Amino acid sequence: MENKLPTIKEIAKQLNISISTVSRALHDHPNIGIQTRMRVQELAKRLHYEPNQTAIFFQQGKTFTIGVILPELSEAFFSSAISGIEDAAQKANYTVLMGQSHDSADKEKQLIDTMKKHRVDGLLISISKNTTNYEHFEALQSYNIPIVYFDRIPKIPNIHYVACNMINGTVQAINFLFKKGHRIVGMINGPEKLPATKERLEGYIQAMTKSRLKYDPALVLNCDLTKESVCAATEKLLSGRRRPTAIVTFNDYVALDAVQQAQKMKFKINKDVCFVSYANLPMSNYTAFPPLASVEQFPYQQGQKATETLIELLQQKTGDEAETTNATFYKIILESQLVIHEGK
Amino acid sequence: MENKLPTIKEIAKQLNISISTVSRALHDHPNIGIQTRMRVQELAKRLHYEPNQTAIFFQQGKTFTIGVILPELSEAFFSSAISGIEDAAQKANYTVLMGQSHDSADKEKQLIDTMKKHRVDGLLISISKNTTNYEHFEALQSYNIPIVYFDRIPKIPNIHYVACNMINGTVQAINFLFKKGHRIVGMINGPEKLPATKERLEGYIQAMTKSRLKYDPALVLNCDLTKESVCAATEKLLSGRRRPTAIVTFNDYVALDAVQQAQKMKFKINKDVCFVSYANLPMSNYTAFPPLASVEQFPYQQGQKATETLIELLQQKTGDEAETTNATFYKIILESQLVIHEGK
DNA sequence: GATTTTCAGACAAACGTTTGCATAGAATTG
DNA sequence: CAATTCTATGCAAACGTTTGTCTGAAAATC
Repeated sequence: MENKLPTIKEIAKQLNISISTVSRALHDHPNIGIQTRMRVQELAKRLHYEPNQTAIFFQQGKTFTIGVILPELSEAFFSSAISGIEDAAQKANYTVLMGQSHDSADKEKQLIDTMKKHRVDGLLISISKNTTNYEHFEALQSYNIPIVYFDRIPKIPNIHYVACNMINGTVQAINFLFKKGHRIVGMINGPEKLPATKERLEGYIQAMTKSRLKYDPALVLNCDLTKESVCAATEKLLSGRRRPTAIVTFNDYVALDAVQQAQKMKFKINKDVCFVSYANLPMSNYTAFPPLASVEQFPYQQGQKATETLIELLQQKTGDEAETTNATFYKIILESQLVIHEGK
Repeated sequence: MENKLPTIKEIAKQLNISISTVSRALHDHPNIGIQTRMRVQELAKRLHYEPNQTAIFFQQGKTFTIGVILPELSEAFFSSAISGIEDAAQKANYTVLMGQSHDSADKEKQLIDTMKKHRVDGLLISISKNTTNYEHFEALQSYNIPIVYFDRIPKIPNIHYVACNMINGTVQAINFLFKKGHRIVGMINGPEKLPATKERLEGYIQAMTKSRLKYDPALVLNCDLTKESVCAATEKLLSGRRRPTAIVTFNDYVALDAVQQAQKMKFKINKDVCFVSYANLPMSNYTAFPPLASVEQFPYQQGQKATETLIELLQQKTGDEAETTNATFYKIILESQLVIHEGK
């Protein structure tokens, strides 16, 4: 009892007209007379006809699907971002094929393969923190599959990307601390190679020099975001010669671990030492000592913008076939913004 | 300069053999002589040939894609679940098309449509909390697209599902409280229609009767999981005639809000009143007053199991065409488990 | 050596849709 | 009324792959 789905062919046969007429009638092609058009559309409805998308994908050489590769959905940043992506994609009638790299370069490569196989029209990627080799990304270019990177951007020339400028936010954060009287401000930064890390550092330095304080490299430590390395960094900062009274951490998760470590060292949070961070997680409202302020990076908007950009690229592509000279690259920067929590 | 991707046809032409031979050679079909097979495979490699999956999907009437519809990725439960799904899918060479309903029944319906259009082979669904009408799900049955529900299961007969039995966990949770001396235990339960809510209630009643305590309905309140309703319920419980010294909450998020409300009412947490909940979120480690214990629901495993079940169904389908009498429905229940936090 | 079996490969249909081109008849024009 | 333009429709190719059936030749059988 294989309840075969009705096809355009079936409709044609029942109405004794040609396949092409049916196809055109369903697309409201002006060449088709109003009456046949109606007859077709009615029968289609009656049979619950639905076009076979796989056939269309195949025929058109497009899947109206965009692939998304990101490190880790359980991080609030990315789950927000994917919502922005989904929403923007849906608006343009695209579908999303998603995969998590779990910060493994291998998994990432594998995902790219899968996506390529599935013939996604384009890709949105936030690279894993362990990716050092960018060949597999570049290979895609030759397949003519456009990529828009977001948030975690690889260091390769001539790419499209959407990111959030952390410099300003960092300056804001540090100025905020200055205003509250802090003079020695430490920083627990991220993995050295991440651009995000460099930006935070740059913001830090800018803020320092603007305030005519000297930049003391001993006050800025890197960590690899694991709990151990965060604790180590915290310990080192708080037992150093110049003990900071405030610390800027790479993100809210880092802040949480740093706070715990500081407590373990018998420091009173918000008294002996304060924390400011990045991300602005909703859960911060519930933690024992949320950071006094947090730099918002607008993940939803980043996802949205990246998707819109990609779709624009896709539409461009179908437009000017020959004009491959179209070598402009989108570099979209959103501004971060400090959000102050301490009011409550 | 349209760098046309090479096709099987191209290979055939260059080697002066037929298309079918190439196809078979690439699949290591025994009918093809070893030498031609090699020649084909070598040329394929040299040209960087990759089969056009869209053509294959179309030709085979299968996409090797499974759709996943879930309420909200930003909930830790679901982001874990999707990881389990992804991993299990990948193992069987399936791809995942995901969409969030954001707990909207409309969005859910829309997603089902998209998935249907994309001809996913099967679906994994955790229904939105606002879904009351199950027609669109049932419609899929007639399209012969199998569905496996997980965690949030609709109340319709004859479905496949994977869920976690909350009854046992609830009993464990309440016994745990009894052992600690609590005699009046309240409960802030979820939305009335959710099966999950009913299970928790049943566990509550079972534990009560087993301990020869009377079940007092005034001690069990429902909420719709919004902050306001949680606070209202907490207030009512804590200012009721029989004031509980311990409260079991629907999940960790509810616990967080309830704790805040209790504090606002000047109760000392863990002294005047304790909390126990469900989910076992990692972030609980960082909150001011994490629940003393939490019932783990194994989201990753649920996702994994659901996916495996779906894939089994899919493989079955291709097997016994005629045997539609195969009316066995998978009802897979994982056991929940109480995890005690207070050690630390 | 004649017959059968095996082997290696070719042919062609099928999957469902879109779309450029052709065409028969109707309507319009002069 | 003949010539032209429109209108409504049909025909057939194309997209890339898989797969059932066919065939010619070589190998094995008796």
